[in-house]
Amino acid sequence: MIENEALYTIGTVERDTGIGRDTLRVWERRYGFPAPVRNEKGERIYPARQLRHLQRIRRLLDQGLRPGKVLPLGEQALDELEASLLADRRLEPKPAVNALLQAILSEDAVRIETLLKQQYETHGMRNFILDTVAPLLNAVGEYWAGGRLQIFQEHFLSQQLIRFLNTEIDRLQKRARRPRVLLATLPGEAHTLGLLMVAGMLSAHGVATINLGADVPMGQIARAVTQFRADVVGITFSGAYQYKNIRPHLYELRELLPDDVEIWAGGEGVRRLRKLPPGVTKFSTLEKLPV
Amino acid sequence: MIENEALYTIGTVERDTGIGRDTLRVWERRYGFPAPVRNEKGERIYPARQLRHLQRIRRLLDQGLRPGKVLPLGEQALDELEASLLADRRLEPKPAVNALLQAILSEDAVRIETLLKQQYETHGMRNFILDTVAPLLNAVGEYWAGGRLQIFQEHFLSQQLIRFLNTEIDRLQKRARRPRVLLATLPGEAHTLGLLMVAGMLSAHGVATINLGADVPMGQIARAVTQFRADVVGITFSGAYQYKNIRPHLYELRELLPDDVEIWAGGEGVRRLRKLPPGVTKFSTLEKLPV
DNA sequence: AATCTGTTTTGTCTAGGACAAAGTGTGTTA
DNA sequence: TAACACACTTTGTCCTAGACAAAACAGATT
Repeated sequence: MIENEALYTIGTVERDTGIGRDTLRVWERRYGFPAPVRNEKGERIYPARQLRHLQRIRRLLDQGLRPGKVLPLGEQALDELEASLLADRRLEPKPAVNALLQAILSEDAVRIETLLKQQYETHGMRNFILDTVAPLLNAVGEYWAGGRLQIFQEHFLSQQLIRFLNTEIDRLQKRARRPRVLLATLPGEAHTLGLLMVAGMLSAHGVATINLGADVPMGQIARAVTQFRADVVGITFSGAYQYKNIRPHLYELRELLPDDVEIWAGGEGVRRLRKLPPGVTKFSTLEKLPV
Repeated sequence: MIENEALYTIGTVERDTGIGRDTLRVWERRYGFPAPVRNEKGERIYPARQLRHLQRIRRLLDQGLRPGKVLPLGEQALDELEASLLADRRLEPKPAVNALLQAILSEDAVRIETLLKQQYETHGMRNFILDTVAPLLNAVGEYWAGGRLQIFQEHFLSQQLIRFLNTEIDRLQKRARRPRVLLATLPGEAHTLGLLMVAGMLSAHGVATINLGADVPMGQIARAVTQFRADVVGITFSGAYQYKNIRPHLYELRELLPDDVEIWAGGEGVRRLRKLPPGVTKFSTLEKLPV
């Protein structure tokens, strides 16, 4: 039987795992993993198996584990670790969320749409986001971490949600007023869903939002604030955001903005964060949105 | 007077310009630009001025110019070069596009919304995208390259368009049929707007689309194709996509997919591309979408 | 105008070392 | 018990200068 497994260069692995080249090399030196083979040119070539292993590791690091603990582990040990982590916070999600999960697993676009609409219409935007969307995304995250869900399924759900939320926000924004909140994520943070959820919550409260989307350089945020005369800047950090950068970035942004403009920082990424720059409010749970 | 200009590390510059670290260093060695200062630790520190210059250069490279020609140029020479390039294809955009440009420049969200709706309702989705959205995005790109538009204004427009298109696609998709087209961009390509435009066009023709959004690893695209039983995979490459990667990536994808699944490649990035892998169709202009 | 050739340009990858910032752990004080 | 200060460990990012294959170009030929 011919071993026809796909092979990847370090650049490809960086792209597909989100782990930097330098980091990949230094891990190899320190922990002995990854252990790529070499091509004729002497370059690292990663077999698909190691790429998948790295993706699992990435997931665990995003959950707060440290490289030193995780990298020396083999596949079996990783299985056990994942299992023990899952066991910790296993609580059955609500029926509505479960139904949606099933619809995602069977890639049933129509059913997802129907269920979302149903939840939205019976509970209103605020509770729809708090009780359905947020728990659903958590559940999806856990399923993904446990390898029970493919990345494309997550992407698919994201797009469905983006479409749905945008459609409804569009409607709500028509009668929105002050304060005016400018929403964005910083460079390196591509997750727009958190932003949309915040936009939805605020819209439900009649607050006007201006969404700049993902990956906005700080200087541009500062300019936008003065141009739009925004009262608040809302920034979200997903769990995937390099944790170590969050605090310094918030400081940097705080310095760039006028003192009378508030900063609200939210998302999974800021959950662990203790000390914040003065003038920065954190909302780790959506419920605590300081409207 | 204290020089209080913003300073950037090589990692930040990489993120904000899309030019790799190694490339930045090798340019410095070969062309003498960029010429960052060093901090106490000996690390490269790029002043804001050079970052802006790099962004302009990036923009020119995306238009097909070569590094060797562009990098030795100073700011003035770059001005002239940009002017001469603009002169070539300067044709006054249509009034509707101009009106939208003005609305963007004055950050008037309500007016943008009104104008979009108006164009959409009088011309239908197909012509709306071809005659309004696409030219508008081109014009915005040129304005940005000429420094007459801020990045945040571009972001702002993108979000408005995303919201608008999603809302309308939502409506059209309800009576969509086969063929079923799976839409995505590859890792490293964050621009979802091209994808949405294609989705809009296809929806107008009654074609069912499944949008996976940006940054989807190829293996996941392959899985999604079988799960969704898609007939076609549509991939878009923006001008920002590393040009040299497009062809090999298309080959890679072609190998991963079943032979009876077509690949449609589109977006600014594929415009320059001549030879394509067999079984890959290119649509450089949206009009030529092979429905 | 398309295809084939040789030449130049260009981006990515290599090595092992260095260091500051974030995270962890321990002891002390309110 | 909780908050704080300190020393210790872990970790990611950056450095150097050289190498090389693939892409892009220029020129000749069909």
